[in-house]
Amino acid sequence: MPELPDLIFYKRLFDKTALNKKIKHVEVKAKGILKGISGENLNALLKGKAFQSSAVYGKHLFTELEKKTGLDMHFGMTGKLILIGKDEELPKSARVIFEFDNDEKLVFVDQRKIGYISTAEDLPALIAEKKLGPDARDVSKEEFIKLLKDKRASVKSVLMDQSLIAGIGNVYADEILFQAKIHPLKSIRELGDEELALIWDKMKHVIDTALKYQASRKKLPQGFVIPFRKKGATCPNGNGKIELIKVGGRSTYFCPVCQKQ
DNA sequence: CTAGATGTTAAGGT
DNA sequence: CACCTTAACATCTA
Repeated sequence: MPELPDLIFYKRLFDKTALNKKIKHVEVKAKGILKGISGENLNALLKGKAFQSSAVYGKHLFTELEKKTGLDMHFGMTGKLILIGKDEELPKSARVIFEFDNDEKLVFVDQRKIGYISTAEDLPALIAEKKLGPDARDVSKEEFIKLLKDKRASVKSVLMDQSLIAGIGNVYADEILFQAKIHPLKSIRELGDEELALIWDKMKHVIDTALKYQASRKKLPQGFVIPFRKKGATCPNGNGKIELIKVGGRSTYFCPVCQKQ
């Protein structure tokens, strides 16, 4: 479930498992996951070395091997990292396996194979290449308003546009708009600065809370709509029935009573 | 069996 | 020209 808050937890697992640990071997189960590098070359590049640092930017996890050399991991729709110990069975849909000298394995799992791993020089190069806007955790309220102000697409599409703000995906975009009580189809043109400021506030709150709750989408506190992501559920405020529509081609859950068109 | 699922991007349209 | 929308990608599950 990889949006920004989920990435933070992948980073924590990565740091605990991989940082400064000597790499024994890299096994690639699905070539399609690698972009711009072959399995042999990836293994040759990493073998005997250790990752020095890592960083989350939007939905990317950049892992630095040495100066000007690192990996860009993107988790697509179903990607995740899983740690397994020696002799433990590989999880289903294991695509790339990083094995360390201590026999622990960090596994890139991705059922749908939409995620990828490629090489990247450093974080600035990655941001430039992928044309990413500021990370949702760092963008100031003023910058946020300035970036979105003169768009005309629906608020939800704009929030999910990684070149404007990096890190917000389909699920958290719905949550932010639910908490801001704004209909997902509203055009940015219909929103004033105060409403954009409110969206920024809610964006911060949603990300902070998701992190506090370990990005678990089941155990979020009262008032969150994510656990009610199904048609016909009663909205957490008790106001209406959750509806399902398409916005920008993506499934969008919202409460027609709380979020008036 | 068919539809749909958390993301990105190329291609087509306004 | 800048912006917006849609379809396709690969695989599994409800």
